[in-house]
Amino acid sequence: MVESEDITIEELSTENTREDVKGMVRKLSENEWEIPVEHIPNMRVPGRLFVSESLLEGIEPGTIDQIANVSTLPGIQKYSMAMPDAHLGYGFAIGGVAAFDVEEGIISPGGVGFDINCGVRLIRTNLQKEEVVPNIKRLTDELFSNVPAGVGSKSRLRASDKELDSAFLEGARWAVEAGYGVEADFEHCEANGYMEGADPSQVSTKARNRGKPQLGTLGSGNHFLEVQYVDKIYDQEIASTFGLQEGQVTVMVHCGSRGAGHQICTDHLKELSQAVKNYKIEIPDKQLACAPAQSKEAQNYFKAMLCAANYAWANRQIITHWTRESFEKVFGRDADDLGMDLLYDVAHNVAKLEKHIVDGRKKEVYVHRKGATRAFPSGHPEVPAVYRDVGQPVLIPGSMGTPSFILCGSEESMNISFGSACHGAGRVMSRAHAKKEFRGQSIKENLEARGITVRATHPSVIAEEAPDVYKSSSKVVNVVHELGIARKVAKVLPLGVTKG
DNA sequence: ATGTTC
Repeated sequence: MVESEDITIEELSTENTREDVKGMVRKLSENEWEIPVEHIPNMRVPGRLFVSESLLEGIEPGTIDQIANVSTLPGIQKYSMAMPDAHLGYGFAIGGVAAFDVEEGIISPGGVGFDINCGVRLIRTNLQKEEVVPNIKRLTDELFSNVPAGVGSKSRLRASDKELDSAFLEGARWAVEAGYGVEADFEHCEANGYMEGADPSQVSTKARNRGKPQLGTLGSGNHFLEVQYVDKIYDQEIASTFGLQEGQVTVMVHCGSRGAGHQICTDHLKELSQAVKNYKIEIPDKQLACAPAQSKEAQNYFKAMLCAANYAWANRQIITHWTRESFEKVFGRDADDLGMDLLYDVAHNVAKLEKHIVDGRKKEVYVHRKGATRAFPSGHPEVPAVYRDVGQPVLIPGSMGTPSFILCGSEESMNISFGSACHGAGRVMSRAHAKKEFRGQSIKENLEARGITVRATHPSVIAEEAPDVYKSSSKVVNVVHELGIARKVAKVLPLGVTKG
């Protein structure tokens, strides 16, 4: 068992050996591994890891322990899961999915993560690669100057308290009404770009003060704004429904709720660390702080989490608007003429109340997805009408200089993963290690030699995000494709990327 | 991920 309090993630990951991990799991199929209930005391259900044998070798033993730890929480359904990109996180593994009964279960901030509603959106264009390549440096510069990036970066938008409340309550819908986009944008977001039930009175002044100047900023770390082109189509029919074809230029935005979400998570973790004692819930790791789903403490967290989720959707919407303006300036045509429609926007760090079939019966569960993307199949009422015949788009970002993937939610997701798929390529090297190993300037030169323009706030950002510090996104995506959770539709490659 | 250790 891992008691991860006071232990840094890097310390845990140094214990990694492949033999340790193989001894902890039992093979169920090519891509499914069980962590038996004997792994640690008090597991209520087994753990299940969706991973290929080759990716299993890169999973830290601590990640297996974290999956097992989650299975001890009250009301957990079926099994505690992790996707092929799983790695160590705060309490719950990143790549983790867990569903808890609406009455008997719990809600836990650790199951959502600090960057609440970190997510990805993809904007189509009708430009071809050949039209963009000659302009890529100017375009990337324009995007870098129009969309503030970096730790603590401040937005060009000076949000008032009233506007912040609107972002908390109405997410992307508010941003569109405020002039940052068109109606079709929020209609092409998961949950229409905002979830009901947010309550700004559950957001501290500190979280508000951090969030206000950052509404409309990219942030840092693995977040990015990237100009790409479609390199390969795997499924012609679904690609056509998604409006994608080979050679077409797309734009991907990967970011979240910035300091607001981080502070909301921090604030409510404090409350829930007390609550877990008051309700006498036994947890194997203090980072699994939680409360009964219907308790005041859990619901207060959930209402604040919804504010951060909506803020993140508003944030990505505002960035989309400035992205369109940047293209308009460089190409001298308006965004509508450039065909800059939003394909879709997905959340990969959020908890949601959903209906799922468990043991043959439909029931309501709080599905926690932390570094996992919803992947609802065709016919699901929550999939936008334009995609309902094929399934929802599942957007999987790569790391800097590596491919990203567009998939389509598929039937097996509802049978085996509570409607979830992976979210990207997990790190294999710490930021500190990466900074020692790589020099930003030479990574940048290598990328430019491959035709990829990079603009970052500092060379160290490029070193920390070097392509080699991440797992292969292709291998991760192949696992969910083979399992039938989400089907591969297209691969996109980077042309220009901005990073904080 | 994060005013990268309130």
